[in-house]
Amino acid sequence: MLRPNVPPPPHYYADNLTRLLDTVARQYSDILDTPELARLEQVRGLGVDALRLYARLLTRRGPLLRADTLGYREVADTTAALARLAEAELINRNPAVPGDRVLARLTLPEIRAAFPELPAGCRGLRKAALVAATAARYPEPVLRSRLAGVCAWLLLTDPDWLTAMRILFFGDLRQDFSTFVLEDLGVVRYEPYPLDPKRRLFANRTELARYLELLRIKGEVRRLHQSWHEHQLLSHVEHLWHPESNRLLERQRGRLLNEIGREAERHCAFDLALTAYGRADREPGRERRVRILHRLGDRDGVSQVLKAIEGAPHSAGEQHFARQFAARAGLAPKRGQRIVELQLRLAAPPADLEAAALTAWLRNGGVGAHLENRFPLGLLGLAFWDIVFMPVPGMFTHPYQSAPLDLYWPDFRQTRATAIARRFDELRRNHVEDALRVRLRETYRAKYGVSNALMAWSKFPAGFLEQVLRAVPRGHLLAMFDFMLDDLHQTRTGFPDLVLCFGPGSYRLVEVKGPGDQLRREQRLWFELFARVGIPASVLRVTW
DNA sequence: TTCACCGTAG
DNA sequence: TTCACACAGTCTA
DNA sequence: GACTGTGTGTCTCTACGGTGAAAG
Ligand SMILES: [Mn+2]
Ligand SMILES: [Mn+2]
Repeated sequence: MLRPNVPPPPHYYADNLTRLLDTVARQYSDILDTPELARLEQVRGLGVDALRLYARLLTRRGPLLRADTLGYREVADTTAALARLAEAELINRNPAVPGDRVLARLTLPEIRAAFPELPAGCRGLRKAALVAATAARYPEPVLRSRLAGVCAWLLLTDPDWLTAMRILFFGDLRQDFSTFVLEDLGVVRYEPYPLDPKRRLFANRTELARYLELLRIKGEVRRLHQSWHEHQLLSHVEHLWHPESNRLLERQRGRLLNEIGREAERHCAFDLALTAYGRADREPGRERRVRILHRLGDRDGVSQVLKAIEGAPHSAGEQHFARQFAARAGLAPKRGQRIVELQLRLAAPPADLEAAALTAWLRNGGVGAHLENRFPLGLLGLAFWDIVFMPVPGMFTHPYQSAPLDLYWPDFRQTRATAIARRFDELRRNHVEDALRVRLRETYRAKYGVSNALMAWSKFPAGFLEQVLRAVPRGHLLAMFDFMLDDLHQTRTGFPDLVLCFGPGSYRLVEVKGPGDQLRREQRLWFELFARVGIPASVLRVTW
């Protein structure tokens, strides 16, 4: 077991690296290309010291590193280890890196010492400006030799290789080696679900290559946010033209197209925006198309897209939009039901609006919390814990997931339809004791602290759960669960700010609004559910 | 001199 | 780096 | 009143030391 600030076993980080690479090799060796396999072999062939050092380097910010920051106790001979890594071409010493990037890694005193001839005018400059000025003033060879004089430098070669390994192991780039450490520390605990190594994220090289390609395009698009180049974005759209059969890829593709569409819209490149949104089979593509077409005065286009939405809405939100847009443009300017607002007047402008509203409301007793979506999501997570983690083929690909891959996919419920229906039956049962309360309490106790995308443990103390179980009727909770499971992507947003519990059967949900804040669409959808089911909920308008 | 922020470790 | 939310500014009915 | 663009908090945790940029 690992402890914070206590040195781990000498081979600890090396073992983590080996474990990740071995897993990837075992599962995916048939779809790795020759250079990837070669590098895998290079790493495996390293000696103890070099492997330990390399494992450390891969946890660093990189790819450019100062060689005078490599004092690791578990590496006996750092110089020799570096030589070995260079021999294996895993690092590059004296790399040809643009002078300013290297310069930026020096401290201000180091820059002044290495470039004493800099005019006094450079004295008060901010670091970024000083780096730029220095890089501009000296020719590249001079820069390089002086920088080499400060300390030795090294460059991790082929960072894309590690990217590929991480994607194959974790499925995305959100997690890295620190995942292992946090688990070994006990900071994060993961649900022990079964894994099937035959179920893979990528079936063949083409899919993996395509994922890496999408990642590259995403980087390019991000870069293009700085400066507007319509033809380059159009070229990216053309490379995203066709739907992907792999759902991971298809989601990425849709997101990218919507991002490009939004960027084009910002620059009033409406043709490009319409094209990008049009290729994205994903919200909010069609809504954006309607708004743009409306702005361009294309009534036929508008009604065509609206009809498509009505025919097969991606979500309740999209449907809501289509109805409302059609109504507003047409003859019946039917207003959405008005929601009555309560008023609260504060003596002074509050630092934390929701907190101020909470204390004001609880002045006469009761308990409450500012949880927003974490409230219904957390309860849902407790009630359906085992179903969320049930071994649906392909939805768990490594031991460090806090949810199945498809948690927010539209067919999450359908995939688990039988289990979910059975769970609802069970939770409604009331023979001996209230089944819902028993399950929530028991799951909370048994799973406390285990990582679950639906449950924010730190914001959800046990005492609060008890208050909730006393105050909120079972039918209300079940109605919310049912509502959410139909579309977790949509319903993970818009839940009211506050939950207030007053006593047995008595509670209220409150959305706090400052002076110039209106209910958003997702919030309206929740309030519509509350009205249908009879859940006590209010909008509280706060002024001061 | 103080303080916020970043990179790193575990 | 993602995501949901609030806020401020603009345009329209 | 609706819509858009932008800022903010939080982010899987916590602690620490160095650094840079502001205040004094
Ligand atoms: Mn809120
Ligand atoms: Mn609010």
